[in-house]
Amino acid sequence: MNCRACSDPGKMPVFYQKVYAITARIPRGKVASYGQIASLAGNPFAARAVGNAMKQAPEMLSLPCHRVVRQSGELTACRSFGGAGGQRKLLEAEGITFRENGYVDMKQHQWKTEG
DNA sequence: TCCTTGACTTGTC
DNA sequence: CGACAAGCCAAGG
Repeated sequence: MNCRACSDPGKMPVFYQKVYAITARIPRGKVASYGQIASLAGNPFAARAVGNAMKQAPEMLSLPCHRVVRQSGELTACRSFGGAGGQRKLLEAEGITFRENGYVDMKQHQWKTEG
């Protein structure tokens, strides 16, 4: 663990700062996919880079990374939220509903920037 | 500069 | 639905 941001977020790469800014823009009760964020960042195909940005996202920014899910609605590697299922509880607390398969209902909670 | 890594996405079997 | 492969991008060594 050597996140440069652990010392100063201003030292983070440009792309990362965008991802953080966008992720922070995710309204409560909504979820955004990596592709969504990547697109807002300027690269709709940089979903992987977005994931990396989230991974390095310093907790000091309190980024709602738990609102970031896959395009399919499946949660991320929530191993960072205090154990598998922790992310789901957080989202449920936000008012987000889940399908019986455990996926987020993107049709209802997918963050739409057009609105 | 090149290669590797990764919390992604889509298409095919 | 599950598993595999190909393609996209940025950061780090």
